[in-house]
Amino acid sequence: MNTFTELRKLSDTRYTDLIDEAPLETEVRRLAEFFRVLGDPTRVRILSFLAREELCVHDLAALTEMEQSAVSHQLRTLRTHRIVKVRRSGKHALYSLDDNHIDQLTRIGLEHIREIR
Amino acid sequence: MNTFTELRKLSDTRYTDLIDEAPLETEVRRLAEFFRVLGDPTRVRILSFLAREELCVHDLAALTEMEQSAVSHQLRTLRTHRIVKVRRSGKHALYSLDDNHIDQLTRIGLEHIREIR
DNA sequence: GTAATATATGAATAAGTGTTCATATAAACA
DNA sequence: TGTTTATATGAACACTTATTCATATATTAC
Repeated sequence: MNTFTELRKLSDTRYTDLIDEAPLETEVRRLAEFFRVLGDPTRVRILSFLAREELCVHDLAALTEMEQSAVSHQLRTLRTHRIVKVRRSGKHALYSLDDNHIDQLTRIGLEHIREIR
Repeated sequence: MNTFTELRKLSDTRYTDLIDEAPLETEVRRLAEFFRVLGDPTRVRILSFLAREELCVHDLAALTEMEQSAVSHQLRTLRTHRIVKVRRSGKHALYSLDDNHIDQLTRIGLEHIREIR
């Protein structure tokens, strides 16, 4: 680990400014965790279907061609991070996007990956 | 694995519509990979500093309190995904954000995590 | 040339994660 | 009641990944 006494390149005031302006460590961790949840192909596929319409676990398993258990595990992760929400209807658990940010993020993300290649 | 012959819940036409409208598998993978790269606390911290100004590896190591080697490894990952760019100036490698999308994504991501708790 | 500084990188390792399997819970229906 | 269908979940395993250590490359200064 470095110590802040070795800081030489920038002026001391610039360093302290950058450190003061830096986001809180808890926010950094939560933001990274949020992006990490979006950073899995299975979850992206699930979200792309849910962006179209509310779907139950069985339908999502069929559409993504994954086992029910795997889809359920991933839905829990998405639920925990308030990316999808669920409502019960009889035997079914109907999932949908919980957050309007997800669409925006997906669109901007797609712009990026389309630009770089 | 499920097969599409078991699909029962939705009408057949709705299923095929959803599948037809689904993003290509290559795009899903690349989008997930992109978000995964953003999904690490060290990389988020690096990006938050680079959002303020161009910085060399040594400064980033000092500011993030990480070893030079660790920062360099992470910068390579960010470079590979065209999230940061680098220019050489003497002995120094000066890094900056390569993409204006990153700021947007960070802002929307922060909105999300601030809303949910 | 040598020394010092800045950055990059391969290998090893420890920690994290997605999927599968088996099983549990819950609701609907006979 | 028992049976079927839908979903959830703990444990195990295979795979991935972030960091460290050692070292290599590169530029500047002497």
